[in-house]
Amino acid sequence: MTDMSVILSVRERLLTAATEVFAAKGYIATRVSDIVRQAGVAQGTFYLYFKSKQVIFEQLIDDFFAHLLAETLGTYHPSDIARPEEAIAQARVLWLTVLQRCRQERTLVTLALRETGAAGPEVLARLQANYQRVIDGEAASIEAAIARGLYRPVHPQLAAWVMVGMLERAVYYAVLVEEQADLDQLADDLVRLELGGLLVDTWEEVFSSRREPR
Amino acid sequence: MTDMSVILSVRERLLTAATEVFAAKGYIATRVSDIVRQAGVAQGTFYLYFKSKQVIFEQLIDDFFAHLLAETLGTYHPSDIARPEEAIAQARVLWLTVLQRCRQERTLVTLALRETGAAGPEVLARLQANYQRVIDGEAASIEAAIARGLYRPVHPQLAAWVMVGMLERAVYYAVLVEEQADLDQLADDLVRLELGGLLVDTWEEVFSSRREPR
Amino acid sequence: MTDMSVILSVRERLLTAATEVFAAKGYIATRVSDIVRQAGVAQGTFYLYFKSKQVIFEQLIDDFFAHLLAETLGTYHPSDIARPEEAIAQARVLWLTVLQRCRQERTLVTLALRETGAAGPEVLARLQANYQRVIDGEAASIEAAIARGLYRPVHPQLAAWVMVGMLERAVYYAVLVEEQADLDQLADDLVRLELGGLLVDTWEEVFSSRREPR
Amino acid sequence: MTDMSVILSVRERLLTAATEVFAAKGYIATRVSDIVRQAGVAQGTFYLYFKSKQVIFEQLIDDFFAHLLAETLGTYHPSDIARPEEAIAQARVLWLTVLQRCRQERTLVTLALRETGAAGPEVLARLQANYQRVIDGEAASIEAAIARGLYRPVHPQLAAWVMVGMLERAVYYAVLVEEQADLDQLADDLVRLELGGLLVDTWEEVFSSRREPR
DNA sequence: GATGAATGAGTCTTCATTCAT
DNA sequence: AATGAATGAAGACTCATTCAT
Repeated sequence: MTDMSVILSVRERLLTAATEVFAAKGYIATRVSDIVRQAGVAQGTFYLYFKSKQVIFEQLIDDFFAHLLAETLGTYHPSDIARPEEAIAQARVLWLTVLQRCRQERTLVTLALRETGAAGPEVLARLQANYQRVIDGEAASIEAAIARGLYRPVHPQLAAWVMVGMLERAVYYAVLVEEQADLDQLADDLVRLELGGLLVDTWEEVFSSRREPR
Repeated sequence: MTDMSVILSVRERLLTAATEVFAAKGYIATRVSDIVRQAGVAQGTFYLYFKSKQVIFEQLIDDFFAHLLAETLGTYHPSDIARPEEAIAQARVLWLTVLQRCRQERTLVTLALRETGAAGPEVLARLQANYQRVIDGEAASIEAAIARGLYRPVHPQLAAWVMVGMLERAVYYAVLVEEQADLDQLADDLVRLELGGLLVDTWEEVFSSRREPR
Repeated sequence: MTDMSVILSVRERLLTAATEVFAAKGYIATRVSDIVRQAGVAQGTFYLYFKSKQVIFEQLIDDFFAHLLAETLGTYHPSDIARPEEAIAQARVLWLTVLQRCRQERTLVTLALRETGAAGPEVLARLQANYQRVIDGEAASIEAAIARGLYRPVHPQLAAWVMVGMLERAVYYAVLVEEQADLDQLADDLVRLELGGLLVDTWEEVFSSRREPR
Repeated sequence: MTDMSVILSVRERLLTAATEVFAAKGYIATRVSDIVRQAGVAQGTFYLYFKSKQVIFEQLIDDFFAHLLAETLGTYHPSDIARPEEAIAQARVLWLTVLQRCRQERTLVTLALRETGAAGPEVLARLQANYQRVIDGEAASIEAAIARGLYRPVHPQLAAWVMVGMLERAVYYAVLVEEQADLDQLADDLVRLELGGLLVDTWEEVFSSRREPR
């Protein structure tokens, strides 16, 4: 098993370089010449692999979302869930997975959360499409859970949007604000807030029971 | 009631024009010449009132936040709240106020939510500072409510960040996605999600009792 | 006898202010707004007195030259001079007068020697015309002195140009390089160089006899 | 003798074009677009070779001075000179070399003598530094000659400045005023004025003996 | 595939000057 | 005479993209 990590293709070198430079300088301030210098290739080589600066940025964002979704929603089967305890356990896994993954991909998170607007309306629309897909799926899940009497009777689309908002800022907090915070504890609280809201209620003891099996 | 629209100062004309053009074309694609044409003044006049394109953008964002905060947090007295029913009523008022205000300022909301990243790192940092102030206040309120046994024992900073995320996406949904949705119903659901979470629990009847007095 | 110096006309205030700002910042970097701020008048007032920034600059240069010439060439009667000793005495007076005057008008000298090219071709041509007049007069004097056997048989025009070059750099040295140098001594040496050149010769004792009468 | 003009590098084409345009229109009126049009390259190409309009101007001036100094002072060994006759011969060579060179580089002379002030204070300071180096060297030579009893006891720094002034205006006259004047005769007269001054003296016959050997 | 020199469209900003008050 | 807000022409410079080698 040889060390393949050093035999990165030019394309991969460019993607890695672009991630670093975009995260460090921001989309607008990043010049293609910065990326190729970082990647150690010539200016023209960039255009053998990517049609434009915008395209490589979209690629990074798309890859990030694809990987993240594969790891999370791909493992999530909401229709299996019948009891609140199962929903809580499932949510805990999801939150933890997302937070861990995002901690690992710090620079990409920076791009996805901070620089998206900078890349122009097309990128924004593309991201919006990604979001919409997630939201539609989430809304369907919520709708089903409401039908089963598991979730409150809230507007599913609105709830899905709001959950995405929670997600964005939770990741922002965990990755960019408190980089050292314990993810287990954050996931615990996020489950509480997502499923139980702020007010103390009958679920608190169920939320709190999490750590006992450990 | 005289027509005050004709006695707008040049500065106000520029701010209005900038809001419109930024929202329509995006920050990057907006040229100063677009703004002055829209405002009906000469190119150089712009620079009598604003040092640069970035500065007028910052001004718009700052003003929007200042007005919004004055209308919401300025009327919000969390320490007065002792019983859950009061918290629910208070939250309903806040959500409704925010949603209504943002519906009125559709273009500014567009800027604040979509274009901020485009204006460069300085603007982002400025916005971040605004957010941080809101979040610190919110975190303090949450902490106090937890101490009074009203809120669950969650990490206050995290909860504050998550609430801001909910807010952002709720506004996005109400203003840019479903422009016609009934704000009363949205506010109802947002109160549920914020204070009661997704899972059905003992509060549902309290949330649902809202419309009866009407 | 009241203090009339404080009752300067607006025009004089503008000229004084312009001299100061031009000398401090250079012609190009000086904005009309700098001049009017320094003078304490409004922007538009400037154009009541001077057609343009270039015109006030030309005025300053013209005034300076006019004053300088009136004090020097106006007192100079080369045709009266028959003997070398007279020429030496006369030259000494001229040099001393010029140096003293220029020391007093330091800022104007700065403009005349350093900023002239900056004001564009028209100003340069104007200055050139001033110079040409001086040079023509000087050349005529030199020609006469040659005819009388007083001066060497050199090309009068060339000699006149060269004398102007000496003058420029002598003033530069006395005013801008060695601001504290003794003008009497400088004038002594300038007479030597002008009339006797660098090489030691029969005139040295005549030059050196200057200080004896003191 | 092949046509080397077609293998000029882009950089050389830009320098040549800049010289021509600066001399024709003046520094201020010259636009970068004029230079690139003259050079036959694109606008952006200019900035591959020169950081700004000012930088290419400085380069021209610096090159001109460097070449001129290499041809003149580089061949000048004042310490070898013991007798006045040698000084006269040496000075004649120097003057002639300078005048000839400047006649060849007419456009550059125009820049150096007329446009320097126009390029702003930085360029002026740069030129001043060049001058200072020349003047320091010249002053040292003069001082040595005075010590050897060859030159009059004048202030060496002042004499050096004055010689530079003579030089400037002599070149101006020879190149820009009387373009057809015979340089040999001008050099003769300049030697007279530099070393013997205006007054007739014991050296006249030595100066006049120059043409005999011809 | 790789290079990197060359391209040139695009736009912000300055500041001398005007003119209604 | 004095004001100063408004004007608008002018041009340096950047950088994504191309293409001959």
